[in-house]
Amino acid sequence: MEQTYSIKEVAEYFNLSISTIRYYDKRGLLPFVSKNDAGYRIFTSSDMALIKTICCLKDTSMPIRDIKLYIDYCMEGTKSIDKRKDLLLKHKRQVILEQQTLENNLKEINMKIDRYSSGNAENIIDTQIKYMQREKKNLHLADPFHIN
Amino acid sequence: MEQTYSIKEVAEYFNLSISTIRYYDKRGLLPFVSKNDAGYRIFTSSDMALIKTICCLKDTSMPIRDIKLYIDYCMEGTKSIDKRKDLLLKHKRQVILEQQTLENNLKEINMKIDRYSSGNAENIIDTQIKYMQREKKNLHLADPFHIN
DNA sequence: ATAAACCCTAAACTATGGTTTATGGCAAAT
DNA sequence: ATTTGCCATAAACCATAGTTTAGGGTTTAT
Repeated sequence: MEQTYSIKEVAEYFNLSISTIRYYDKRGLLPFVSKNDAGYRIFTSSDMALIKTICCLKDTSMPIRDIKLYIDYCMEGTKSIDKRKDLLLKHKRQVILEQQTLENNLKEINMKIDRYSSGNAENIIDTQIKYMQREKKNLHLADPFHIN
Repeated sequence: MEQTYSIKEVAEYFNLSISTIRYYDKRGLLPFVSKNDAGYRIFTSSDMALIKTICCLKDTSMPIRDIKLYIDYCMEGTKSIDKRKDLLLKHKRQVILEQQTLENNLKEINMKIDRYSSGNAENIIDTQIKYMQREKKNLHLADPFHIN
């Protein structure tokens, strides 16, 4: 009637390794997962939903101790709703900052790619190198280039 | 005439620690930085431009060994332009993937925040908990909630 | 009934990206 | 000339997030 999943199935579903799931359990991220009489972990579909949330937080770089905090709140029932919301709002701000970092740096990377793709890439690069060499020479510093 | 910077000034400018800069040097990321007679690192404005690039790659999660590869290409002059471009194009694809991951997971996080913010958050959460408890009970598994 | 596939824990090990400590030289202001 | 601040290296140490290994049960298909 109710579907269950083995650790291997969960690992494949979420593209995690079996040892990562055991590691998460050891770190307290899976207090909701039960075991059968043989000591095997039995995952329910509700467990899968919570693990999906764990992956979501992990994939946005939330540290494991904070994910554990969130999961612990979840196990407290409705009384922790405000705390869960605060935690996620704080995390959301981090994710947005990370998005902005990524976007700004991607612009830089694109500019470099464009420069390398342009017809006079060689001239641009050569001019940069000569500028650096002159600067170093004026300061009586070594020439760092491995050219010739 | 030509401006130079001490390690402390570079650290403050890029918001890195002094030991991180020394660590980067040890890992081969700063082959272009010269030293004065006393053995002190002397940073030129060209050096600053290259360090900015290092930070850009680092802040988009490029591993140090790949940053070193890129810098090594830069020290080879114009003959490595194609290799640099390939490396950056490959990295760009990674950054875009990371952006998509972030965006999708941020949507999930926002959905949760909305749920926690809604007027009937308590009912929603309570229903989820009851579903999970019934599921576990039907499978003769322990109730994981720390309620009452 | 036995081999193959699967599960368990505990503990050691790894990779990555640093930071800290110990020891000592150099530079600038008093 | 000496204290204070800055610089250097080498080596040890740390945190995070896992992975691997050793030793041992369980389950399933033949």
